Amino acid sequence: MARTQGSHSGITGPKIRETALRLFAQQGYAAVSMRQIAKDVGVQAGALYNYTPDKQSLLFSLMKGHMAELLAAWDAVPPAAGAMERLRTFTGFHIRFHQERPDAVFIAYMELRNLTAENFAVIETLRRDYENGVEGILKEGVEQGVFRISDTKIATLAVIAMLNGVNTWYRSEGRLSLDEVERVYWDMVQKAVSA
Amino acid sequence: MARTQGSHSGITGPKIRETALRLFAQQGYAAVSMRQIAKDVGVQAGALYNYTPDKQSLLFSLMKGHMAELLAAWDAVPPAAGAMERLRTFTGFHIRFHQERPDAVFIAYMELRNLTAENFAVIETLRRDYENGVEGILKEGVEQGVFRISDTKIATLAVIAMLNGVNTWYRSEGRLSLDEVERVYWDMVQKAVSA
DNA sequence: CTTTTATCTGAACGTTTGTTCAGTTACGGT
DNA sequence: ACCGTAACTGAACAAACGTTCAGATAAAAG
Repeated sequence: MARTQGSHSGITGPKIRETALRLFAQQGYAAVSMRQIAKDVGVQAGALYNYTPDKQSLLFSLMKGHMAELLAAWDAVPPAAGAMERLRTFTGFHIRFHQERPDAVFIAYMELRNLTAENFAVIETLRRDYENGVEGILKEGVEQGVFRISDTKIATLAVIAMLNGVNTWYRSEGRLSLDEVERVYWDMVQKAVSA
Repeated sequence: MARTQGSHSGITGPKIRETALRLFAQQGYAAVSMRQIAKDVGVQAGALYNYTPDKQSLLFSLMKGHMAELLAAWDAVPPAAGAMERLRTFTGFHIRFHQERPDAVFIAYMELRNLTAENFAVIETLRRDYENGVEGILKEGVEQGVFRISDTKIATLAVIAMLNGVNTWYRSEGRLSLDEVERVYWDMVQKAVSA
């Protein structure tokens, strides 16, 4: 056999990325074989190499894509007036964006050690960009006197870490709606940074 | 060759556990081979099986040991008077305990998916015990009127997630001392849960 | 000193790994 | 209807995987 019916790079390509994302998140990069990805896609292992030069590039591409999406999405959010409202907007944005992509988030935070040094540096820069955006809000709030924060860098990381925690337990069919989650977290974030 | 000079289970045993802990944390369970652990210990791969029935048991033993240590250490801390002071004590304890064992913490939170279902259940119960201890403090504070929390379960997870974040960036030779870190985080935790 | 036992080696096992590639077939354009 | 090429198969490769075990040697016990 050879080329299969209905085969099309516009279909197989995304399918490979989706499958790899899901499996990497579930089992971890190192624990997933190329053959397993291929099997889930419905193709032989060799076919994967029409879409990625190797396994490492596949991981890197997924992570980079996620970070780029994250930054672009946050860029697209119209900035509210005042640091307090900007932070509230960010809190909601972060919770919702991450809740929609649990697998990508998981990978972006857990598979950094499986990147080559070169690829790691790229992802790290993108993450730093995101963090800097948040720190900008906090700094602005401190200058305006609406926030009281002893160290904006740490506060940035603390806020993000707290919000990331949502992904470890939130399930859409669970006890709380996303609106409620957002409200509860905003209450805590707001108080944590306020004067 | 066979038994080597100076060989002793009291030395090799702990050495294997330390090495496995470090390598699992650095590269991930699936990415570390038994041969790599053995090489770092200075022994042949077969020798490892005098100390663990298999690789999975080694991981489980490390995780269970860590969780048991964590619970015992927190149990040993004398409970302060009042929910506010108890929470402050917890914040300091959690930051310091985890800072002293970055590798074990990393594994306990990242390698859960590599446990068999049976082993996973055990670790999950231990973690739940720890979380329940924190939630107890928060509930008490709410009853006493010193805390205002809309959902103590979520607040528990949020506080722990925030504190766990320290491990992702803290380095002992860094900008801030551990005392400063503790102070900064306590400020945020305290405000986040206060009325 | 002799015997027993704990500890480790070194080779071997069957599987699985990432990756390559010649060959084959379906699709897209003309 | 035909052709060029994009897409895929199936087999193959060397290397690495977890695990087992008979045999060898150092340590501990008598």
